[in-house]
Amino acid sequence: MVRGGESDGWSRLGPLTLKEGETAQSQIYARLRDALISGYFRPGEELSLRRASAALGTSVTPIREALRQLESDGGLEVFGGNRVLRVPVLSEAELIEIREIRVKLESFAAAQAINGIGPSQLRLISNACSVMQRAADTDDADLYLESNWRFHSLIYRAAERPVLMGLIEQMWLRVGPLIRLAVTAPNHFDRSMESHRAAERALRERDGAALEAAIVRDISDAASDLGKTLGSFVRVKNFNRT
Amino acid sequence: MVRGGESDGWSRLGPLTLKEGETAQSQIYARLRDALISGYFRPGEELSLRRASAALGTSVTPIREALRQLESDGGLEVFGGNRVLRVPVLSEAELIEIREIRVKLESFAAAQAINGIGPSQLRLISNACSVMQRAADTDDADLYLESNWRFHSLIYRAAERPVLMGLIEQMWLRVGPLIRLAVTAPNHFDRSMESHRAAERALRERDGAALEAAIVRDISDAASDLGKTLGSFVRVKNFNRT
DNA sequence: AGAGTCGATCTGTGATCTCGGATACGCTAC
DNA sequence: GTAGCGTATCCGAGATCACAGATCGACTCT
Repeated sequence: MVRGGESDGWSRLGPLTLKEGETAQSQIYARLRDALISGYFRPGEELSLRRASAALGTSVTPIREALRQLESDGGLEVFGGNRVLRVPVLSEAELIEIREIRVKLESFAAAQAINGIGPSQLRLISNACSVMQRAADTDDADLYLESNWRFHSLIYRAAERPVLMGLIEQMWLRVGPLIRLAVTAPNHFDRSMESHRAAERALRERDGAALEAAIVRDISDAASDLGKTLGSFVRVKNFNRT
Repeated sequence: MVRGGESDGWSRLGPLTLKEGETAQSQIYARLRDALISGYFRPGEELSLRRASAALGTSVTPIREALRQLESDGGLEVFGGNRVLRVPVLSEAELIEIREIRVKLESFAAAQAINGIGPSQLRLISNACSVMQRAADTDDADLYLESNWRFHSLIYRAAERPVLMGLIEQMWLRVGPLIRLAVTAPNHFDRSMESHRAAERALRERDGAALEAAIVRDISDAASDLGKTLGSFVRVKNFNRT
């Protein structure tokens, strides 16, 4: 059941086919994490255990654990007196803070990635960039957001810092639901793709300073575009129930 | 049942008296988190659900959720084919990485704390420092580790960056079980307390650069002392079952 | 005496059920 | 028409149970 006729985050997710050898909980967790990073769920959207269990075809037990993990990661928050879990609605102060942290963590990861990158990784990154360009040309927001995350994560993964990578993922988990709002800003795709191409070029030329600059610019531009669209979004919704 | 007659992490924890109005899960989570940060559990120590439920007097359900959250934070890891949860045994590469990240996050938090600190916070911090000094004088490792965390967290909390604070706590959660090993290094207390007093003085004089330097030195010294004692610890145990 | 095997006992996993509370909806009274 | 109340429904929290797999130990056979 979709509230108010709006699109439901679950609708973008296909039914979960459980692979054996992995726990249901870990698969649900991974699936929802990616979905949150890719902005499948709107800020303030509530995730009910029973609804989720119906959508995914499992009992509530593994879902509770997965959602609890996401809460621990900052990807969900307990909301009303009902203790329902919802996608966090970030304050402006939190947004600024996350931007600060992202700049620090991701520029560092990018600087390290310059050293550890090989031809095969570079090819994957170029592919992701091409897909993202195509998504931008066809205004395919879903594809754009997915390939955007793939593009960035491939770069950071090359830094070979698993703990750092985890922290960066946490920050994306928090801003993911908002990035979908940012891409509706005018000319967002164009400016963003400029930074991405600059990053790709810097990576190819092993220019650490240029890569860091491109990443920082991408983060700042996205934050700025987000600021433009966020005001109107918050004004429409009413989130201060708690 | 304690394996091999060694001290059990649960033994340092009193029985949990559940306060109503809060969920059992969140209280267990908070309790275990503090315990891990304070080094109550040894690296490699296994936390069984049923054992924990017996120790805390609840069913396994809230415990599973709490432990799963701690796993998500990096404070626990799934271990054997049995999927038992244990305190992580960090590799040397992970230790170096965490030290890098801690320097970045905590020096930044310290720099921000300089601005936001007031007289009442300063008094609390001085108190924590005194308690830590007394613990060092009496060789009380438990008290030392607890007040060490209180001292640092009070400083970082003054930065008023809740997200950053969460990331710092995660890093402490990972190194907590190891710090107890570091304090057994010769002269660790003396060197560490020197940094702490320097940090307190810098805070009082609002000297941001000195505070950052003191924090960085504290982290580096602890890492160095840890390196001295870690080798022998790993050699005794055998952790590579998986 | 040593190696292999069988069984008891541990482990986490997931489903189901009950409980208390919050929410939402419809009815009634004004 | 609207405000207020009561009930039906939905919510998460936690306990319990059944199950499958891993581990450990004792016992047996060679």
